[in-house]
Amino acid sequence: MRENHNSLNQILVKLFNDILKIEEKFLCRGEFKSLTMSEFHIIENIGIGEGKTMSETAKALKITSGTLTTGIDNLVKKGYVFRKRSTEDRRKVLIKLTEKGENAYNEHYKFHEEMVADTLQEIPKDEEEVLIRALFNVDRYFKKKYKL
Amino acid sequence: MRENHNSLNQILVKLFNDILKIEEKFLCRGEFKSLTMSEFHIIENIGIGEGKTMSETAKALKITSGTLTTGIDNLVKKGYVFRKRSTEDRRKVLIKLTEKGENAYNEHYKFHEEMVADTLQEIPKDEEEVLIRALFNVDRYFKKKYKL
DNA sequence: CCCAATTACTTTGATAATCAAAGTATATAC
DNA sequence: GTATATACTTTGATTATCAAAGTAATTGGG
Repeated sequence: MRENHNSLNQILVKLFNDILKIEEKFLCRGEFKSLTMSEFHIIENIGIGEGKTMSETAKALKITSGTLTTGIDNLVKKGYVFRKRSTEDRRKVLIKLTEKGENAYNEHYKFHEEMVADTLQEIPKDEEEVLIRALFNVDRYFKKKYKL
Repeated sequence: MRENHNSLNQILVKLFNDILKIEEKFLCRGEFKSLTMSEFHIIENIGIGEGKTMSETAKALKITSGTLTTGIDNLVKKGYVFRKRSTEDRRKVLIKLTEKGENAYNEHYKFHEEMVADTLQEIPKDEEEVLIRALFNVDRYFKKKYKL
């Protein structure tokens, strides 16, 4: 029992750092070298589709709207995002991916998908289901306990 | 199959962001409010015991030694760490936790332990083993594939 | 033994991410 | 119609980070 706790603790810490570094290393290069991880994060969060407001997006990313403003400023400069005032409520700003932005989104998505596909290949089929169920439990529990 | 990949993808992204924010929110307060997450990370990595060198620690944290130097500067100022030249090789600097540093280390450790304990409580015993094995596989695979 | 190359660390100069608080414009409510 | 609330941006500050240059100690030929 205690044994398991220690293992899980250690492996989680390791996996965490490793995944962060992998993403950074393999994503921010090639076509999208000019993008930082935070910017990829913002792009991932805006997603394909109808456009989100600033506050919605800031809340989802758990950053202040001031921080998001400068992030979006840069992404607009770099041509990945555009702003558009909402017509129904002119205080609101809708942000939306340009075509270039959608390409970056897809790249990010593909990277994750490959990482997951490669990884699942390594573990037996029956463990796969358990892993996914366990992770969902973990997340549900976190949300409840820490009121995210 | 494809279904599983998508689920795992989404849940991993969510878990990641959530855990990062939880740590930040719950750790950097109270007695250790003056510590940032990066500083907690450094402390975690130095650990209890005989003292690590700068380069060892920088490598483990996957940051440059310049970055670590400023990190340690701050931790020394705040009283969590002290430096000591190695006597056998006077180029080397050994860093070691002060008593205050060890308290912070234990706090961090306890936080992780509780998080894991709480979480494992939520999943059935037989899934627990599978989860841990799966995560070890994932990490092993990452190291191989991405040459960490 | 000495000097060239290597290693270990620090410093410097630059950039990015972040926050809190103040500022601006629009909407809502009484 | 004004006061309050909401949505966003700006400002000023701090922290984390890197690459490259600098300093000091060690090591390995000759």
